[in-house]
Amino acid sequence: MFAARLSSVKRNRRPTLEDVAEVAGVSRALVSLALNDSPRVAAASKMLILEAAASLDYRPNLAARNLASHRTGTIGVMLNDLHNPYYVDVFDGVSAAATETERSLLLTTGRNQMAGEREAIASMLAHRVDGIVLVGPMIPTSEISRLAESVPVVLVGRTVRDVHVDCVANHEAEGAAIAVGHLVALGHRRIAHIDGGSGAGASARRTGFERAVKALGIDSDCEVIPGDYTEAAGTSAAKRILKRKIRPTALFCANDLVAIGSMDTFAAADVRTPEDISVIGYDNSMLARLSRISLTSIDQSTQLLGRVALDLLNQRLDIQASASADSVGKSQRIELVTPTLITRRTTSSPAS
Amino acid sequence: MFAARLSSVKRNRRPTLEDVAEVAGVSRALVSLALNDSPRVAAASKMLILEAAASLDYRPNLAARNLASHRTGTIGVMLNDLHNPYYVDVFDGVSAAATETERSLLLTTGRNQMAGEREAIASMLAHRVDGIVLVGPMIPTSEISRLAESVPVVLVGRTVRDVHVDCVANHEAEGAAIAVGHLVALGHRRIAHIDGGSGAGASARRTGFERAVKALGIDSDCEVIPGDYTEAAGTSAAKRILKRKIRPTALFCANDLVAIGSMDTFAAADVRTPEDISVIGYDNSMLARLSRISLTSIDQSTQLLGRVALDLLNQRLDIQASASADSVGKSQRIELVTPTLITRRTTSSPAS
DNA sequence: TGGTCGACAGAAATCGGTTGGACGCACATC
DNA sequence: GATGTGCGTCCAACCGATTTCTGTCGACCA
Repeated sequence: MFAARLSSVKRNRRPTLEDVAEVAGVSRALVSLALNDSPRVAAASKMLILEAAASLDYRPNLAARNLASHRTGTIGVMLNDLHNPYYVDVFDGVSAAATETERSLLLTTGRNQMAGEREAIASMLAHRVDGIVLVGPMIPTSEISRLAESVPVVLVGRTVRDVHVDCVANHEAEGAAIAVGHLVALGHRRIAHIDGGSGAGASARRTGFERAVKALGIDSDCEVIPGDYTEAAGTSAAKRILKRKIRPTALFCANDLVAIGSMDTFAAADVRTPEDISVIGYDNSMLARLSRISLTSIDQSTQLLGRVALDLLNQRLDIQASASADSVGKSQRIELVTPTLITRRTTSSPAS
Repeated sequence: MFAARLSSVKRNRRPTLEDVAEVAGVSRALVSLALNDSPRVAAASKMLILEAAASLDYRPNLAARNLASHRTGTIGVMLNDLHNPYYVDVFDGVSAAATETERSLLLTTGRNQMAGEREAIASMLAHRVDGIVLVGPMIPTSEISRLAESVPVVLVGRTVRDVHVDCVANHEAEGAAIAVGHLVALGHRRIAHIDGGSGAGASARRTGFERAVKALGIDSDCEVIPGDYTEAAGTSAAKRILKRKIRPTALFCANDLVAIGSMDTFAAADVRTPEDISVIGYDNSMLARLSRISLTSIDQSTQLLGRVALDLLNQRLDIQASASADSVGKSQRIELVTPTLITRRTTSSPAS
């Protein structure tokens, strides 16, 4: 329908607002208003303009738009490490929530290094993102606080005491309590925990374990074995256990990898799971789901973390948009998501 | 050192080029030249300007820069699926190569859906990336070709016949041949292949297998069992094998997950690996590396794929930058990376 | 002394949008 | 027929850079 005017537009260049305006026979301003569907544009003209835009295959130039409007409508997400399914799951949650609220995302990764995280953050700032979600960052608290001065920040998987930084994390202690509760319900009393060392959330899991067994009055039969988040840690902890005369009847491991390491070692010594020892992991990773492994595990409902994170950020942004700058003294929000138990084949009642 | 002039600059606003110029006492144009280190700026002034910029904590506004300079210096990378370690590894390679050549990256994901891929691509185009790397895209060839008309494109993990699209992929057929060679060297003759169905690269692996066994003259003893890239496919293929009177002595699986599924099924039937049947996987995923599994597998040197992809794209961009548009008739480049064998504990000589 | 060159100033155009306010017009009102 | 009232549209300034062009100033050379 625009054939006549279409041909007059230079064909080699990407079409601009100007071109759309020319084809539609209106002014540039009106096109802009129409595309951002402002109520001030007559329905007929809007239709006309949209058709013209479509016929040119017009795509707004983000750079120009951002420059003029002083906002980008995108929020930055920094993942600690793409290789860890946990972080990717968080991103899935953020991503789903972002599509629903029509925000676009800028994904970066720190490649599990502080230097990488700084780069990633700098890049997001250069892109002038409206807000930032940090998923499991390694950089020190002070840097996070400083960052929060220039842009709204939400933290996932870690908590920080700072009025300007909202946090979302798992209730690790609760997860540990659930694991212990499950084992006790099956009839176990002698339970060991293989610790996750300095891994994210590990200390909370340990103290959760300690508190839970104490509350149940079985703390004298229970113990914590040092370790970290690796398969090897599970192996060496299992070896220690095998040397004992009186062994625990159940094992709560800091994560799934540790659980697998320990089970391998037990199997090599003809100690069967769950007949001789029940094992429970943490994370409900894809490893736990493999039928060959079929590991009972604590699920963190990780995607939910991402959703909640984006919600918190959206709220901050809305507040910022309405009140100009006076209500900055808003209080911090910390959301703890409760994990759930996934029962599989590595836990059962102890042999009597 | 700029204290006097610093105070005169409004403090609430992000500093602009203008501010830097004022503080340094030079013109805006000179600041721009200095920051892009043009040779026409005297060393002394450049130093002065850089200090002024630093004292203001000045960061160039990317939107403005991109708008004015008509390039972004960033290339877009679309990963099919963040949950698949294979794609993430490719990204690591791209990322490493990008830091070396000082390009910045825009990472997007198709979330393993065609609609998601289209969105991701649209977003990259809106950001006006200089080039695009598609890692394992699902969208049809025709769309890729159309995309390549407006921006340089490199394809990873898939090949396409199009002069404007360079491709880099694994030499799947070669990988299959290596696997077969390994098994034959161990003394196997009756080898079965569990097919990967419509999975990426699966058909190339199958034909590679068929060609290899034919070349070795053992094709009459070998067979292809249908399947796909899942654990369940391994399970059902193994069940089929167990029903036979004469069983293969070795199994080459389309990927690691399939291999694990089959091994589980064999174990349940007291058929041991590798004593009764050797199993070899493909991908050398983290699963294969688990000590409990310790699966012999074909490694794709995935990071290398990413590096090569960025190299190819860089070359295209350089050509485009030098010759204006005349050498567009350039030929297509397809790079096939040869995989390697990782020997672990699931393969051995057949029982005599 | 005149000419050349390097380093920079300063002005202005440009990129492709957004946005506040001016403007024109139709209709209702007195 | 003059006046008021909205609605729809347009004009023009502006965002923060890049880039080009003319012009000035001093140093250096012959």
